[in-house]
Amino acid sequence: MSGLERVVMHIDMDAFFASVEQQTFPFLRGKPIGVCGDPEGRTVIAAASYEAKRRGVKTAMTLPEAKKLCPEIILVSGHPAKYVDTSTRILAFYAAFTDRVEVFSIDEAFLDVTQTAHLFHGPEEIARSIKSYIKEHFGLTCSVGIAPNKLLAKLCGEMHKPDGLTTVHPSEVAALMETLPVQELCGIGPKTQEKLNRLGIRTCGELGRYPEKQLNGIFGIVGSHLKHMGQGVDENPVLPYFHEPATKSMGHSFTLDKDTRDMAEIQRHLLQLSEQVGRRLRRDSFAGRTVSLVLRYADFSTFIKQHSLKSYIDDGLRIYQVGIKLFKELYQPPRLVRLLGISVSGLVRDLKQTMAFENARAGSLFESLDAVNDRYGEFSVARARLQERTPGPRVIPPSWRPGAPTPVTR
DNA sequence: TCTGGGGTCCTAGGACCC
DNA sequence: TCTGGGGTCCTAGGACCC
Repeated sequence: MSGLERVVMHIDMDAFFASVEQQTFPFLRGKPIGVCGDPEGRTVIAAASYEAKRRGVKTAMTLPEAKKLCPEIILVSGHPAKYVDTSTRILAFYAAFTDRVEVFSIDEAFLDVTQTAHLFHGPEEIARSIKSYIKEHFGLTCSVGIAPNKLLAKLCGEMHKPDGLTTVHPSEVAALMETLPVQELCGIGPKTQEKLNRLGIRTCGELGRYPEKQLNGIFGIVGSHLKHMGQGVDENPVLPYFHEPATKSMGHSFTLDKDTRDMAEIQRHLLQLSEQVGRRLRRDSFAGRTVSLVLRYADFSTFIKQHSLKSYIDDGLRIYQVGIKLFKELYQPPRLVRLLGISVSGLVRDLKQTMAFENARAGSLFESLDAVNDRYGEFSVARARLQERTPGPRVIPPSWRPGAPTPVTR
């Protein structure tokens, strides 16, 4: 390779939500815990402590499954604001080492230290400083991977968890990839793994040697990308937040506590979801013109129907009107509904003054309502039909970015 | 007590316009 | 009367990530 090798670091907090809870509540330390939404509701494990992981409990596992594997697991309802606060303070520390910090999720970040590592006695020293800072100030551990690109940094960071520090030098890449199973790479999920396996490709070495034309014939333009991944090649730059691509959609969905075909209940949920989406759009000065409705039946079959408008909207009621119309077109009575979702895409920003914006005059009313809700809590002021609501905290969205307001609760 | 919630990207077919 | 092709938008569905 050229002399322009990059040095990329991936930092991943260990069992983040669970570790934060254990730090906040000392009686949880050393015990198997699972952070979830409402422990009484139909949720899944959002994060498991290492004590629970050792018993086989994994992220996205259902609560009954987790309890079966680990009957003494302590289920903790998440505290999103606390995770946001902790994450924000940790991220701020990274800026001491480079301005190239990419926030990958609330508990993961990439740092490009190519230009700055020499100022701090090398990348490993940076990693050790970060680890001891996080340990000292938050009582938390993280695992760090250092490699020539993001793909490999993320990969090697996973190799020694928790509290790991792993470096892969450019000269070691080929040997590492040779025997590495393809599904270990970020971006190769179960479906792609199965397709590759059917082609006789099990390791990255095999993937990297496979004829590109044949991969492209099966995977389209993703084929070339896959071949590169197999070779450990990844040219994607570390993108600081101010270079991040703009938000493309915003939405919320909700699994009902009990499957239903009651139209009044369905309308109520759709209105609440629409209001939440509208409020979030306005909070970030977005408006959108495509509304999507998600409908999941009791048998888990899921359908999406969308409709594009001529003008941009950010008003919950307008979103609801389109959403309920889509629902009625899509719904097959008397099937039982399990989940409802509403999202708005085709987003533009700061459209308030333009003619294309449908709701210019209602703007000041929303500003007043939003201000009240910001101050006194979500839905302090809301439409009368939303007085009957399902309470309970929600777990943080992985799409969270620093600077974003406190996550939505319901 | 079977299977959360919030996103992005890609594909593919049809409509429509030039 | 018939023959195209390219580009863009819209919609539905699927794969993947944390």
